Amino acid sequence: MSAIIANDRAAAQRDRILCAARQCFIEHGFHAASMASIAEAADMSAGLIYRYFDSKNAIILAIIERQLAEKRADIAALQPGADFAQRVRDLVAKWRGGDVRTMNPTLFLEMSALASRDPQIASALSESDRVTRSDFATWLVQRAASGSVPMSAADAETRAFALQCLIEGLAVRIVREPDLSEPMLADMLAMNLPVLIR
Amino acid sequence: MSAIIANDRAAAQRDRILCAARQCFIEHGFHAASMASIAEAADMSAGLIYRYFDSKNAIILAIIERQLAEKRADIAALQPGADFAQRVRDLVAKWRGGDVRTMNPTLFLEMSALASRDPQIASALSESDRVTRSDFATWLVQRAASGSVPMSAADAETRAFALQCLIEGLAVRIVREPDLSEPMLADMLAMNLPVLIR
Amino acid sequence: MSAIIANDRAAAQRDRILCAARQCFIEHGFHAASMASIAEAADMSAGLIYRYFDSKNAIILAIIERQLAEKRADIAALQPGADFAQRVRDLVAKWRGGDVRTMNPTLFLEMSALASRDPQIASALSESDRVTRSDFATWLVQRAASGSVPMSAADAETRAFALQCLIEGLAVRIVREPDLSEPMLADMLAMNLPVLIR
Amino acid sequence: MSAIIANDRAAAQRDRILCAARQCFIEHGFHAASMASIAEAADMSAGLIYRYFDSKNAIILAIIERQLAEKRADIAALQPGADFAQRVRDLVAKWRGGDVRTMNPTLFLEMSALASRDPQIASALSESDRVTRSDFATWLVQRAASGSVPMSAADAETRAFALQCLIEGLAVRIVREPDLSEPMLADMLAMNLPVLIR
DNA sequence: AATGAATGAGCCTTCATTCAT
DNA sequence: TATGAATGAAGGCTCATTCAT
Repeated sequence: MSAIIANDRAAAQRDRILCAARQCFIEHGFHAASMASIAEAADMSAGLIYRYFDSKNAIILAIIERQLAEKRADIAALQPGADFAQRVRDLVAKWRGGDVRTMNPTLFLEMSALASRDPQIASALSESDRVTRSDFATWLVQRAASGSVPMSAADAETRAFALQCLIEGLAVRIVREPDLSEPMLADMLAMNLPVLIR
Repeated sequence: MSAIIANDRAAAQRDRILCAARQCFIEHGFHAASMASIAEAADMSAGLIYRYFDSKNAIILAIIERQLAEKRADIAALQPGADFAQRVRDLVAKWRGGDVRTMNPTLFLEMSALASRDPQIASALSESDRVTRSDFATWLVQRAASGSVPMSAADAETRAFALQCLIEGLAVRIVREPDLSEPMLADMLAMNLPVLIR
Repeated sequence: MSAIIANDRAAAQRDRILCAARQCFIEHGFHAASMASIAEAADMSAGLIYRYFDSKNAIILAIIERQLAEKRADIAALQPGADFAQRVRDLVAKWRGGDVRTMNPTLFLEMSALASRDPQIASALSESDRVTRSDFATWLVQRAASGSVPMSAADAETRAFALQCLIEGLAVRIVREPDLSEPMLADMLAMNLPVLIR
Repeated sequence: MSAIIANDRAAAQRDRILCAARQCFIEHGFHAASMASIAEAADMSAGLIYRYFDSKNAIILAIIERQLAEKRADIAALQPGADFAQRVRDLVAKWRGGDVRTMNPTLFLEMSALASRDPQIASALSESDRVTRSDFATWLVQRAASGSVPMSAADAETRAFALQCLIEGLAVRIVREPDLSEPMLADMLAMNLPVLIR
C-alpha cells in the first residue's frame, strides 16, 4: 500500500508539474518558457522536476498526450441527442474566457506547429486526429440513424472532417482576432453547423 | 544609377535574408532557429544580417508583414468569375507540396501563436485579417451581383468569415495530417464551398 | 542555522566575485574585463555569477558602493589626535604596494570617469564625496577645538575640500608616475598638510 | 608641391579624425566609443580612418600625445608675471563649461587609468609629467628670482609637484561633483595657491 | 524526496578591421 | 582617395540539466 501511496504522490507531483508547465507554455510558448519558471509555478525546485520527467521535451510530450486523451474523452462522452451547435458555442466561449481546463487555442497552435518538426509528436497528433474524426463520424451515423435520414460512413467521415476544419479554424480566429464580433460568430455557426451535422 | 544598383543590392540582401530566415523558421520554429543558422542559410556571416535588420525580431516582423501583403495581393487579384473551389484546391496542393512562395502552414501556425504574446504582431495580424475578410466579402458581393441572387454586406462578411475558418482549419489539418486522404479533402470542399460562396 | 550557513555561503560567493572582479577591473578596466575573466578569477563558471549579480553593471556598482562604504568607515574611525600626515603617507605606500584592501588608484580613476556617463554612479559618487568631506570637516573642527585655535565650519569644509583634491591628485600622480621620488613626496606632504589640517 | 598639398590634406584628415575621436571618447569612453561613431562624427567612412591610423589604439595614442604636447606648450607660454591663481580658476571654469580645446577632465582620468595597463602610454605620461613639472619648476624659480626671495631648484620642484596634485585633484573633483560650490572652490584656491607658488 | 548551487553550451548582438570596388 | 559591405571573434547573458547534500 505504501507503494500505492508513493505512486499516488508521484502522480500528483507529475500533475502539479504538468499544470504549471501548461500555464507557462501558454504564457510564453514552449521554447520561451524556462524550466525555472515552470518550477516556480509548480512551487518546487527545478531539480525536482527531473525526478518526474526526463527533460523539458518529455513535459511537452506529456502535455500533448494528456490533451489528446481529454479530447477523445470529450467525444466519447457525446450524447446522441446533444445540441452540437450549443457545444461549439460553449467551447468558443471557454476559449475566449481563457478557461483553464479546455484545450488552449494558442497551445493548440504551438503543438500543431511542433508536429511538423518532431516525428513523435507528428504521429501522435495525426493518429489522435484520425481516431477523433472516426469517433465523431460514428456519433454522426448513430445520430442520423435515430432520425429519419440515415448517413453513410463515408459521408459522416467527410462531415467530421469539415467540422474539424471549422472548429480548428475557429481556434485560429480566436487567437488572431481576440475581439471578434460575437454576432458574426453566432451567425457563422448558425449558417454552417446545420448543414454539416444535420 | 549606382544608387539604384546599391539599393538593389541592399534589397536583394534583405530578400536573401528573409528567404533564409523563412526556411529556418519553418524548419526549426522562430525561437529555435538561430541567427547563425539563418546566416548560414543566407550564405553570409551572422554579423552582416545586422546591417539589414535591427534584430531577430525585426526579421520575424518583416516576414510576417511580407506574408500579409502577399495575402492581400492575392485577394485583390481575384477575378469575379474565378473558380474559387479550384483555387482552394490549388492552395492546399501547394501547401502539401511545400511551395516556397505560398504561405507556409507551419509558419502560419507559429505566427498566429506568436500573436498571443507580442502585441505588435497581434495587431498586425488582427488588422490584416479584418482587411482581408472585408476585401473578400466585397468580392463575394460583386460576384453575387453579377448573378441572379444579390448578397447583403453582412451576409457576405459572415461567409467570408466562415471561409477564413475553413481555409485556416485546412491549414491546421495539413500540418497535423500531412497524408490526409485526397478524395475526402475534395469531397469536403465540394460539400462546403458551394454553400459558402454561392 | 542552515539558513545562516546558506546566507554565509551566498555572501561568501558574492565576496569572491567582487574580489575577482576588482582584480580584473584593475588589470583590464571595467569595459575590457570580460565576465569570463572574472569568472575564471573567481574560479567559477560565468553563468554562476548571474545567480549573485544581475549584470556586469551591477557588479561595478557593488564594487563602487563597497568602496564608498569603506572610505566612509575609514574617516569615521579617525581619532581626534591622529597623525594625519602619517596616515596619508601610509595610504600612498599602500597604493604603491598594490594593497588589496585599500582603494586602488587606477580603479578610482575609472570609477570617476564612469561617473560622467552613468547617472546612477554619478550621484552615488557625488553624494559619497559630499558626505565624506562633511565627516572630515567635522573631524577637523573637533580637532581644532581640542587645541588652542578653534575652526569655523566653513573653514573646515574648505580645508577638507583641499585635502580631497590633494589626496586624489596624489592618487593620479601615483598612477601616472609609479616611481615618483619618495623624498619629494614626503617634502610635498610636509609642506602642505600642516597648513591644511593645522 | 603636390606632395605638400597631399601632406596638408593628410594632416587635415588626421586632425578631423582626432577631433571626432576626442568627442566620442569623452562621450562614451575609449572602449565604448566605436570606430563607426568616430567615423560618423568625422563625417567619413569607417574604412577611411584606417588609411590614416593603424588602429583604434593608434588613435588613442595620438590623442594622448597631442594632449601632452598642448600641455607642455601651455606651460612654455607662461609669462613670469602671470597671475597663476587666475589661470587656475580659468582652467576650472573651462572644465566646467565643457570647453573643447582644453584637456577634458574625464578624458584625463581615462588616459591616466590607461597608463597602468599600457606601458607605452605609461612611459609617455610619466615622461610628459616629469618634463612638465620641471618646466613649471623653472618658471617658479625665475618668478622667484624676479622677486625678493629666491627659490631653490628642489623647493621649486616640490611646489610644482604639489601644484600638479592640486590641479589634477581638482580635475577629479569636477568630474565627481560637477555642481561643486563655486565659492568653496575659490576659497580653496585662495587658501592654497599663495602658499605654493609664492 | 527535495533543494538549489553549479556548469557549459549556445544565443543574440556588437565591433574592429579588411578589401573589392 | 574613399566607400561601405563583409567578416570573425568576442562579449554579455540565459538556461536545460546535473549533482552534492
